Amino acid sequence: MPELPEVEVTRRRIGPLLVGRRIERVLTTRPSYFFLTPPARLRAGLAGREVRDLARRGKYLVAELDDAARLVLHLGMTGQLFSARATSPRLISAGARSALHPEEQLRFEPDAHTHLRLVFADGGPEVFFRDVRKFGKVLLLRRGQSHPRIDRLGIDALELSGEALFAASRGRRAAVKALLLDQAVATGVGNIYADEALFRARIRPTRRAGSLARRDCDALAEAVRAVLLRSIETGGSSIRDYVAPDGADGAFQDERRVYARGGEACLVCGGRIRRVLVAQRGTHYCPRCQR
DNA sequence: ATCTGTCCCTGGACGC
DNA sequence: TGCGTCCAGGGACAGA
Repeated sequence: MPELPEVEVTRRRIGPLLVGRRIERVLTTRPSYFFLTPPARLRAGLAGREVRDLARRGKYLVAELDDAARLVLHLGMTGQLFSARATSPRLISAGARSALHPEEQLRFEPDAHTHLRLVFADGGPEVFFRDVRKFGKVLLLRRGQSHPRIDRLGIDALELSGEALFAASRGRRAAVKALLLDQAVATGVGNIYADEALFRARIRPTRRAGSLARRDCDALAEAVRAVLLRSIETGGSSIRDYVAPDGADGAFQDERRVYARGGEACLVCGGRIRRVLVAQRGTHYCPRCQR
């Protein structure tokens, strides 16, 4: 599931395929939950526009257009933003893949889950946004227009400080993991990196946020930044659906210490990793290392 | 203001 | 082999 590192890796690699190119036309699927801006308005608003810049805000990508409108994308759980030249079995659902000859199983063809298809005036490679579960979002903001989803976001998780975390945690009786997942506190951390950061900081995810000492917050903020940076370096986590825009897998899943390792041995103490629910999310920790 | 539970969606894993 | 059931979860929202 794309969190800050996956979105940042996507930004870096899809940037060259967007910035400086003029969109000629846009193909979409039917109106759905996925489109915060209705598809017809999206198609009309994007046709003829040139992309000037591609930025990231937490887990959102923000493409600046030549008319000062902004195209905002969120990859949700299963979103994939990629080049027409990308090849990866992750871009094809298993059912469809099984019907293909082996040599065709890497080649992507737009399917019912390909909600956005950008065709460029230069005739070069198209860009696709595919999202099987439609938890992703597409939003076109006119010049100067804002949106509560964006306005609500806290500071970027790469800039999270112990001081800020400590301040945000005061009076909070909910679990510290819920605090990390709260995008109004810091934006970009999701389920994988919350668990990984808490493990590295040796803090139990279920602990009440308000009980953290300042030094705990310093350690946790440091762990959040470190784990995100390390994941960006390795190309993100390809656990289920995530692929980079060129179809490449990330490698951070091989450096996970707790996420989706319930029942397995802790890499530090050998104890058994436990899986519980916190804030309705699967949560993984080592009962011995994280007190 | 904060917190919890529910909902959106669909493929894949698993059990019989 | 094939069907049914459950699970994954980002984030908005309603209600406590």
